[in-house]
Amino acid sequence: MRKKNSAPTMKDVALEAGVALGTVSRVINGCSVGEPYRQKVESAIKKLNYQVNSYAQGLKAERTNTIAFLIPNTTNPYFALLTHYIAVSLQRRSYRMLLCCTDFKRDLEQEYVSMVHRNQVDGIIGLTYNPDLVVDANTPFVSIDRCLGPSIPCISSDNFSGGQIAAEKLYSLGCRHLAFMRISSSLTNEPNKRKAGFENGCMIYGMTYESLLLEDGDELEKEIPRFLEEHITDGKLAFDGIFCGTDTVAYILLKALSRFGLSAPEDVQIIGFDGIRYLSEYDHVCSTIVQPVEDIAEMCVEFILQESMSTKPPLICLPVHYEAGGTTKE
Amino acid sequence: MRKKNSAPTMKDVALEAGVALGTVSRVINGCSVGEPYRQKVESAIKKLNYQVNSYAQGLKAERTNTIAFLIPNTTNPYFALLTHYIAVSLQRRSYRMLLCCTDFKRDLEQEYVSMVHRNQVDGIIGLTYNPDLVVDANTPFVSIDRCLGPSIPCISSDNFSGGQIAAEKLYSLGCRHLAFMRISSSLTNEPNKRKAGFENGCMIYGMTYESLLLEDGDELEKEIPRFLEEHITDGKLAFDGIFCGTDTVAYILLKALSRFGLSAPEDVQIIGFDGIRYLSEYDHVCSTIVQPVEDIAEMCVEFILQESMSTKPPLICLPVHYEAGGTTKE
DNA sequence: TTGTATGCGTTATCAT
DNA sequence: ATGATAACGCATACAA
Repeated sequence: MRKKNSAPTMKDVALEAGVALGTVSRVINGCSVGEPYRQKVESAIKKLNYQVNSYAQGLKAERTNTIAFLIPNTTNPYFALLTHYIAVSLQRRSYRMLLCCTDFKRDLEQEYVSMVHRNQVDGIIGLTYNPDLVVDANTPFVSIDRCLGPSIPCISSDNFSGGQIAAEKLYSLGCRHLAFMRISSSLTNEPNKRKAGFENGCMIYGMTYESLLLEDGDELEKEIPRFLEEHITDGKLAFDGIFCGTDTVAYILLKALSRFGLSAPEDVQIIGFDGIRYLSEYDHVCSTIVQPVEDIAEMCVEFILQESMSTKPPLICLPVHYEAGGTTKE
Repeated sequence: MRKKNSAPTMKDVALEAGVALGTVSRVINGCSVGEPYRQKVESAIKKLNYQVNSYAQGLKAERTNTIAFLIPNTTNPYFALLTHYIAVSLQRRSYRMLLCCTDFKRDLEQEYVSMVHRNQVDGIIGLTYNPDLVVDANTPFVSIDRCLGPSIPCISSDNFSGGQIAAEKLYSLGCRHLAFMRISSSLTNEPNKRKAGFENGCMIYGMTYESLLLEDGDELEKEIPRFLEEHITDGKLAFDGIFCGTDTVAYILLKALSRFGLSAPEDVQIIGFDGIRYLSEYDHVCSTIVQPVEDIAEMCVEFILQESMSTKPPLICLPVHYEAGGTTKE
């Protein structure tokens, strides 16, 4: 008589089928087994509704088929998108995803990194903000948007090019004096290169620009209107094109503009960054530099599942592209 | 990219500390141990950087401290919000969350349900769409927004009240002839009650209304403008208030209205449902019936972690409230 | 090919 | 209080 609550084990199946334990194991793992045995085992499995216990399995195999994903939250649209594609990418390979929301907390980020040593996950994909994050050299870790060290691959968009493309595009659309606004991270991460790329583009085309650099804690809803006010003379903006560090900044900017009776692309052309959508594929926030989120996700998963990577590339930049979204004069 | 040299075990610690295996286990689990022993063990743990192997632990304990969360995707803002709060809620209790994106696929939903039998998770919280989903009676399962059976708790907002409140509110704001639009699910789920509540509210106040009931696959971006066109005479809408089944529908509606040169709340007042925000706490999509997402998440987690399931309430409706968001004349 | 026995890292139950 | 040892469920090397 089996214990009441616990699920049937291989032993139970073996007993039921009248075969040895090893035979059951072989059937489960698809090894060659005599046909009459196989049938007996399979019917016993069905009868008992047997399922392998992945903990016993993991104990032997030292692998969990689970990857931890570290992300501040899932409410930010870009993070949500990233989470989605990474989840899908892992699923396609029959891997599970442990979602770890860090809420930008440094200690939480660090704590999750140690999970891998507790054999709870096979590896970690992380978009982290802890500047002092310590990742052991033999901890399988793939970083998004931030370089953590030579032994840790970092996957990112080609942010520099993105910024430059934005400047070029605005120029080709007739803009001559621009503005740039973003939330600057004190951290040195890849997205910060958007600014450099933009500046480079402006330089090439001989354009000048105003900058609004916001801090992490600043309220965009207040700072952006203030900035606009400073640059409005007789109801007219001092610049004819704006590059926003992210689409969310562009979104807030658009709302702020409407309160001044201004709108894009009529009064000013706007290009954002990220390529997020609100609801459907067609629901653009603004004209924007689209990050290849799906490719980024795929690349992260590829690398984290790579068993032996003799040469780990430190930084991979994936190509971005411009996409019109109603805030430019196309 | 897997670990090469396997992690130290309790055995290694015992050897290093010169004590027995059981003693190490007792130190780890906080049982009473003689002080000199404890110190020897603790320094050995530190020296070897020992971490318990949760798989061996899980093998004995038959629990994983992990809950699976089934959700179609994380890109829909409401799903993203739900995911976020459930993740936080589980984290607070030191539980891990396995994120399972089902993409509305019935077989995927069903497959994940069996995970619990493979001892891979302790329980499941699911927002599912498979009408034939089979959930074993002794599978710890908490459903969101859809009743699956008497033994499975369903957590939801009070959707009926929400619909009624919307009608009442529009009436008190001066509306007399309304419209209702939603994506109707063929499934019988809780959100469908929003319509019944709305109708009830209209009846009480003697209001008439037009309905736009969309199918799952319909493109809102086309159907909504068509509906508006049918009800516009000389640039004026046939109704003065609209209740949308979700905020996302309201969002698309707002965009469609602007293309007709109409806007809310001037030309028509709009109330949505969900209470999603775009970026910050202040960034409303529309006036709306706010779902208590945080409470829903908390309640789900409470129930799934409830060991003794003697009293399982079949359906719990949590109170919603109205919140102005710029598309009503407050 | 099939059966048997051992070990994975922990916890729990024994003696000591 | 501490040490030895037997499970837990599975995979596998080895014996038959």
